[in-house]
Amino acid sequence: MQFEIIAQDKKTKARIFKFKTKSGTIKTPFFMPVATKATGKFYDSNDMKKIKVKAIIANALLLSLEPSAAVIKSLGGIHRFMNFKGIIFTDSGGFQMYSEHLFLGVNENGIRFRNPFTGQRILCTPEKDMQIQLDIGSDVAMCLDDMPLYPAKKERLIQSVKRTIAWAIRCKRYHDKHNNINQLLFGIVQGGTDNSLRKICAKKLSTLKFPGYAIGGLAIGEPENLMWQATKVTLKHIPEKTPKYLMGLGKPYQLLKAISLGIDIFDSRYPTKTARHNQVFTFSDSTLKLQRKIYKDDKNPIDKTCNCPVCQNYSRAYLHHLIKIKEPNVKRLLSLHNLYFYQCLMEKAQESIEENKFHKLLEESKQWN
RNA sequence: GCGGUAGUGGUGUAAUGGUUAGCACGGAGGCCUGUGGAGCCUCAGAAGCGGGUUCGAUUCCCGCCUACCGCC
Repeated sequence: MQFEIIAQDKKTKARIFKFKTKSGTIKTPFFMPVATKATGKFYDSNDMKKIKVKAIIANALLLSLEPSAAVIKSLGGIHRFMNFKGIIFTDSGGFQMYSEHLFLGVNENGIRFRNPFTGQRILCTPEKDMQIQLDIGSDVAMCLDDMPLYPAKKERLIQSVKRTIAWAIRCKRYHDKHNNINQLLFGIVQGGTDNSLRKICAKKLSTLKFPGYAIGGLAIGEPENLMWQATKVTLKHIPEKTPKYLMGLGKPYQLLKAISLGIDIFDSRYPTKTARHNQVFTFSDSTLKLQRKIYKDDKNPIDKTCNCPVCQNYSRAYLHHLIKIKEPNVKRLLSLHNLYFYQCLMEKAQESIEENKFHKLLEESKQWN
């Protein structure tokens, strides 16, 4: 069996999958740091090893622009290219409709982008996108989806769901035919915060029998209660015993809440983005903003319960100092700490599911908000 | 001692005889969600002291004080 549920929390829908890919097996729930262009921002594959990162997500569209899928393929695939031995997902490029810098337009054939390196216009079709992801050689590919901005009118949401379904069919057909590397393909459910559209999209994609499903188009500015509602509705209409990936989430307490609803996989730029703005997460003291004066002579590590390479070596005072002198390296250090925190958070989640105490962890996390 | 120049938030500065004296850094608080950033938002905080001119002075004038420069 490709994916096997090995533990199920009794009070919530939290569970643990054994998630098998061509690059190894990982236990859910897990969090993937974003490595869009085959690197972390301010940290590299070697750093990832030190902070327990077992899976990351890169971006097929952006890598196809620079250095190109052909180059990555000729160098032995993305794992060798960036020297990361864990599991690599590739995002399709649908989300780049959000990028005014790249996005030109969308129609039934695909999404039009401008290549910022050459100025050339390109059309990203479901078939091309699948071939890029196969060439890159990721472990899990994502379908090309049509993601509306928030807020979107109902007509736009309907159009997005129709296209996302049509493209998912095309992605699946192409991928089934050309996948000779044992890559997995996940479908992505759209529908904004509209319950009926979420339901339609989820049910239709379920008939395509993807090995896993993602929920897309959330955490993009909609009220949080609507986000949870859309998540629940979507989950209700996709097969329960498949891995679920909530794309883009999020904040620590949000991850746990999502797990309690039955989500297994996450990715987000949130921990690194906030790290670059000097905010760090802790289990012992809630979040800290290290640029604050109160840390000027604070001898403690960021989190005294943390075993990350940053907390093992540096005080808050030292990190505060690096921030004050605008030393770029501090962005790396804080990113490493926050990513380690997220990995620990997932470990805690797994342990508490195994011990049937997940609801307690979830309760605790409300204080972190 | 004489002459010159300058005194504006914590710091560096701007404009101005007439509502809330602008900006930057620093300070406090908030934001960041399938990565265009080292970003964005909000708030607090100032006219050296005394006198004069004026309806009204941070602005013009005088004295004092302080700082810097030059000269004996």
